[in-house]
Amino acid sequence: MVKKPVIDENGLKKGAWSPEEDNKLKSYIQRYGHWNWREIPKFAGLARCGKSCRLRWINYLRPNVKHGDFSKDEEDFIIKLHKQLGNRWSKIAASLPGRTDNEIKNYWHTQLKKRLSGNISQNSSSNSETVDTFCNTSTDHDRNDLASTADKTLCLSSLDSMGSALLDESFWTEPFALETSEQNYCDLDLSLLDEGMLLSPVTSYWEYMDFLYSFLQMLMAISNEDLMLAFNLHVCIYPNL
DNA sequence: AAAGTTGCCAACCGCCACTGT
DNA sequence: GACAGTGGCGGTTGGCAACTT
Repeated sequence: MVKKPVIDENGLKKGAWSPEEDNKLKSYIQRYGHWNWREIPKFAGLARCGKSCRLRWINYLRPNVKHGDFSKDEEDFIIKLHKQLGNRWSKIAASLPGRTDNEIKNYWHTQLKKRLSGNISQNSSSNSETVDTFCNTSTDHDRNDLASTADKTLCLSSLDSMGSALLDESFWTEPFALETSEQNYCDLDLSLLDEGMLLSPVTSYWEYMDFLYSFLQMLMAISNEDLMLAFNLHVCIYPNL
């Protein structure tokens, strides 16, 4: 299933990741964020190249990464987006919270492609709406609708998966940690400010600098997808802003 | 039961775009 | 503008498991 672990000429390990390596990388990134992929393996105590670490984090270790079977809705969505975007797997993945480009790409090559080719040959003369006909008949207007549908799907899916994506109290006491949580963004209570749970309005320059530094590190620690997810949630909650 | 084939998917590779100097 | 460093993307590969002969 996975490539055998080997050591290359530079002394870097390649191939399958061990649970210990996973733990090291996950712990490090959750605490300090991924500030520089090339440097991370050194600081995390890993004999891996930065690229390998990045890939492992994005495709496997990152919080909220879904594994396992794709739902029918997800399948349909992938097919539609592929018709619209082609092999731009990262773009497709950005619209499917929890799915990685690699996983979608694999799923496409192993499942959807042959299923579609089967469908097309079976249904070439039928009047059922195949993806192929969708593609041939779709106009710019259709495509805009599709993009809009994609956004909505992302929004709703995002809401669905928010539960595990959110920040818990330890976020505020243990900088950069993005572990699982019970609390929803929507539930963030400003009264926490009064209770000192969140940083209150700045009382000193250095406090402000500390907060700013922590905040920037937090931003670096979460992926673009998570940012998009948070952004879309915001749009869902405050559509008129 | 053994050998050969196919399917699946994690991980790698090479290229390109972006950014900073 | 040229260059180097870095991150991201899409194509490809390697190897295990399941299936077939």
